[in-house]
Amino acid sequence: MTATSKRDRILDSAEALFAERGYDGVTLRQIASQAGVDVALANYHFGKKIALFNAVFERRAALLNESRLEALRRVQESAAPAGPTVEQIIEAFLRPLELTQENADPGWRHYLALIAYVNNSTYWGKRMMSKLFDDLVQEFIDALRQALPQASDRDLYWCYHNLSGALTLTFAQTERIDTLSNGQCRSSDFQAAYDHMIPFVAAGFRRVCESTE
Amino acid sequence: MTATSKRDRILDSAEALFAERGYDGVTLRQIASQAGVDVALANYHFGKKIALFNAVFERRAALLNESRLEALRRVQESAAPAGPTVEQIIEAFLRPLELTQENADPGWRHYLALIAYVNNSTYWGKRMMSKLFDDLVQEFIDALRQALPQASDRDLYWCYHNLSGALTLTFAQTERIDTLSNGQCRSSDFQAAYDHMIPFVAAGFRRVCESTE
DNA sequence: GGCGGTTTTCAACAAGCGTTGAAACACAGT
DNA sequence: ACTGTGTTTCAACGCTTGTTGAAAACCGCC
Repeated sequence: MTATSKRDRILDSAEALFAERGYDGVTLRQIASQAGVDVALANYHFGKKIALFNAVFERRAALLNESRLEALRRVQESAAPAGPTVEQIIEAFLRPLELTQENADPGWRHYLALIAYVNNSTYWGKRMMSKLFDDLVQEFIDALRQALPQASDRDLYWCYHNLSGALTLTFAQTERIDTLSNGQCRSSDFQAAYDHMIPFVAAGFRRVCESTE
Repeated sequence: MTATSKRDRILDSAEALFAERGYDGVTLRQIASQAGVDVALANYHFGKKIALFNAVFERRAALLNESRLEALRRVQESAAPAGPTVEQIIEAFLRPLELTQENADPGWRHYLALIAYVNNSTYWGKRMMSKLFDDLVQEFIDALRQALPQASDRDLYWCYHNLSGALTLTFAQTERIDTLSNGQCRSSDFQAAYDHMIPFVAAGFRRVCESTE
């Protein structure tokens, strides 16, 4: 069920707590306590608190990037020699994150909330997002540029900004949509979120980047 | 230039610092120091730290809600007896926030970043968003429901979720789009953000909520 | 069954935190 | 000039924080 090694248990607890309360909202003692270890053990394995934060953030990044890139390659091959459609590209950007469904390993859900926390913050975003995710994002924007040959770069990037915002709020799982919709939508339901986000975002890209006027 | 009363200077400093580093990332001593007052003064005016946070968050909420609601009423009247279009409703939701342009009072920019911080966090969002903003949001969703008579509530709320996400990331002003686009887009340029967001989001609503299949 | 290296805990440190009560100040009305 | 009231500072409190060095426990290996 939970990880056996104490080192991993520290990472798991830190992931969950940092995602919920942010870097400064969590103490090493809380993390250690939830992991069932002494507070000094975090220091032994990771050094300073900030290094633990980085370790948590980096742990799942490569795997996430790989599965997204693989999904992109797959639609690119299936559409060859033409390029994939906007819908296919957005789908490849989002669907790999569906592994993180409600029943599955909660670690991934905490991790996505942590990405939301970092991406939505100027302070943390500048320090941590680019290094790990820029290459992948540019790859997807390249694909979109090909699918929308009339688009200016400026339009393309602003559209990506809108996509990134919608996705970030989904990652955050704030349950705000649950309240607003009186329970008709649940922010834990990633599949429903993506089902609505893909046509929504694809239509937005087309409208902004295909108009000839 | 800056507020004269020490009480207001505390609010301004707290607003700027909370927006950048979050509630737990800021100490009362930092706030007092930036405001040029003694640390005990914050306690005299606002009580506990959390009460100061609430005071900052509530200070501009009413004004923001009023100007958004006024913009909605205006397009509703101009379109009577029919309802306004999706584009007009989204426009009324976003444009009032353009007061906060680059040259103007930086306080509003900090405040929007603070809204982004709160809205993107489960912990803070649950405590602070609904009370201040739910009535207004429901009013806009009602208007959208009228403009999109075929839409199910579920689709409508998921579309609003996407709008809210794009807007939240804009509020955050993370400068991530600046980096990705190599300076072609600037997250401080709210007008450009809204110019792209309005058609993008309107097209998304239409695609998801107008399709008859 | 003692040895060497890794892992884990223990105990304590200095620094910084939010908060508070009392003292000092500002300044109106009389 | 004095008083009363609302501001502001001063000085300190008890507590928690991240971090550390040394001791203890664990464990495969000879």
